[in-house]
Amino acid sequence: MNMRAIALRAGVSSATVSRVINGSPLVKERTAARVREVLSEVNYIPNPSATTLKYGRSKTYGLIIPDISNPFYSGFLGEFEELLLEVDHDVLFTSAQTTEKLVKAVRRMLMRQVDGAVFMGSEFETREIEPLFLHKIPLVTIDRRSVQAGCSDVAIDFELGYLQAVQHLQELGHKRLGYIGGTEGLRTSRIRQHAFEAALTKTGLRLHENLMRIGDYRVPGGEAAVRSLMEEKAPPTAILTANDLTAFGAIRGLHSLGLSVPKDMSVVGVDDVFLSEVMQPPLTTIRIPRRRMAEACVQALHQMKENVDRRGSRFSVAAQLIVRESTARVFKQKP
Amino acid sequence: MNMRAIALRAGVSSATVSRVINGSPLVKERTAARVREVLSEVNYIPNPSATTLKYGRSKTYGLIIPDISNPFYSGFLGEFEELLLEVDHDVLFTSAQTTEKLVKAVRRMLMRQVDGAVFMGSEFETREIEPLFLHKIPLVTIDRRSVQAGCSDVAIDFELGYLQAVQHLQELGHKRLGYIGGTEGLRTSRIRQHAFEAALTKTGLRLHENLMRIGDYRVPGGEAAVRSLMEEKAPPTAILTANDLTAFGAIRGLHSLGLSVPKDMSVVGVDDVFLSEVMQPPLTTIRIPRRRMAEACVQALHQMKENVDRRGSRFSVAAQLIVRESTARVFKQKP
DNA sequence: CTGTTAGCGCTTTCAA
DNA sequence: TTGAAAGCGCTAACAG
Repeated sequence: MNMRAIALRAGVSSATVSRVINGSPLVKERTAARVREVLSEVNYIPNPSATTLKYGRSKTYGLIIPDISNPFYSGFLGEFEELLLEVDHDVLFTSAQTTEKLVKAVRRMLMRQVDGAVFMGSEFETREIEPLFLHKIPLVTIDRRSVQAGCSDVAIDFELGYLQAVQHLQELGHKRLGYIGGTEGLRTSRIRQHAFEAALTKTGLRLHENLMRIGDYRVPGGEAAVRSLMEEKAPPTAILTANDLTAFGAIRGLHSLGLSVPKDMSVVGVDDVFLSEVMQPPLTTIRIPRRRMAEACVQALHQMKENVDRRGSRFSVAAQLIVRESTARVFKQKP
Repeated sequence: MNMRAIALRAGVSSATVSRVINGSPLVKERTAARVREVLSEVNYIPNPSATTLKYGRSKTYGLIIPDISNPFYSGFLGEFEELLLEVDHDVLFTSAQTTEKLVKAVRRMLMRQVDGAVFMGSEFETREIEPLFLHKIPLVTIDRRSVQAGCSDVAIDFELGYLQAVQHLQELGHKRLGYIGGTEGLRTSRIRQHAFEAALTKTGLRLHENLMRIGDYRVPGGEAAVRSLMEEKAPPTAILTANDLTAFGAIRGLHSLGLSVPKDMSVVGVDDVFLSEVMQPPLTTIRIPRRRMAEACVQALHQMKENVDRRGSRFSVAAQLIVRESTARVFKQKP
């Protein structure tokens, strides 16, 4: 049931039907009413591929994430899809752990003529992403902290969150804080670590170089790191991490060493993923506001659509501490 | 850079380019080689909306799920997307908790001319899904246990899984088994409960009507149900549930009552979601093989594409017990 | 073996 | 205020 069929039934031309559907003011109200009547009678379903073919606009935004099984990303996808639904757009979802998959994902974006894309996760792989710029696809990156023509960035401000976390631990009597960071070489890993270090400086706590470890944003990395951390002569009394999965790994590692959280060790995560409050113990974590991230992405995308050649904008969403039960008063002070 | 441009550079017509791209045997190898050369030189990107417009085929499959924050669904999405990538198809992802959203989701499927759709989760809402049948869109349902023209079903076989779980508990000395089911009125809730009851029968254990509760497939439902369960004069020594989130809720409820899992109570989940082995305690659960589910869906979809009017097929994937640490020998037998 | 051409459904000039 | 028509890129039928 296409526009011509509608036009036929309404006794007008398909151009008029198109005008009515797109709310053009040029149509006489009487005519428009007749068309609308037919429209609802026959349950007309528009065919966007015609418009896409003609104008290269698809009412679709791409989303590239490294791994949907990470609940942080699936949570974001949920928010993103919900927002796009409101503005009548679809999402082209792709996961891209490897470079090879990323290349394919980018190609799919191009083929489907997405009106823009959000690129999350692993380091910005310039070479693979290049085609998006060439084809003037508006792009939003997360926490890359850099913008360019047709490319905006949504930064996650960790400063406040880590500061709150460190202050919280300080109030509980902790002095020796350990840190398990994210994968080496990622900008967001450096940013998180800097935020942690800045928090130490602000609170006057000492930075113990030997209590710093590298993780992988996943459970195994956190677990391995915490084991290494506990081999120190003077291990920390509390550990901050780069994300919740790392914190879960740390907690698991501690349990396997016969230690209890938060009795023997306090642990703080980052993200506040689904289930983090259901964990035992419920995780104290620095929440990244996924909804606001998604809102910023949509806003950035819309904004860039106006003029792809203009330099993109910077957005920022602030992470905040959520205190639950994985942190507690320090048990025994090392002298 | 479209086919005509390629044709121009290769000194052929766009029809020949099309034939080369689609692997037609009609093209002389020498010509084909020249075209292929140009193709890779200029990095040609096909425009599927032209094909979609012409033939109504989109190389896209729809996926309708109730809630992406449930890790079972995001896990499935990951598998599904990965499989579709291999066969060069995209996924149109929609979440549809409410009837209103479901209607919109179905409309989007129709607009985007999906080649088929997978409908997961809540009860089959016939009225809302109807348009998919009208438009002859191949459909796959999950555990609806019923097929029709253009509609296949992937059943989840819980019988073995629940039997293994009950046997496992029996071996640990448990006799009073509680059950927290899924939302009332859903077919899959009845199926799971029947599988549990059948397992009791087979193992010769008694079914305690007063130890049966209703959950909601989410954490709060499990928590509320377990509290109610523990108010019984003779509470169970082990609890089986309808899914992992329910089990997590149950464990949380037990903890808040000062009980320990598995020391005071054994708990068994269903799904084996991401993080269920990271939970404290790691969850003993009846794993639903998501990968094989996704494979069955893709197979069903492909199969129905051949002939939409033929009655769909039934597939079945078997759930299996994964023993971890939320189950243990019964502590104190009630006399 | 290769080229020409029609037409998928839509929107937007341009003409009336 | 409305209609006619072109054209987006692709593929298959048909012609050569």
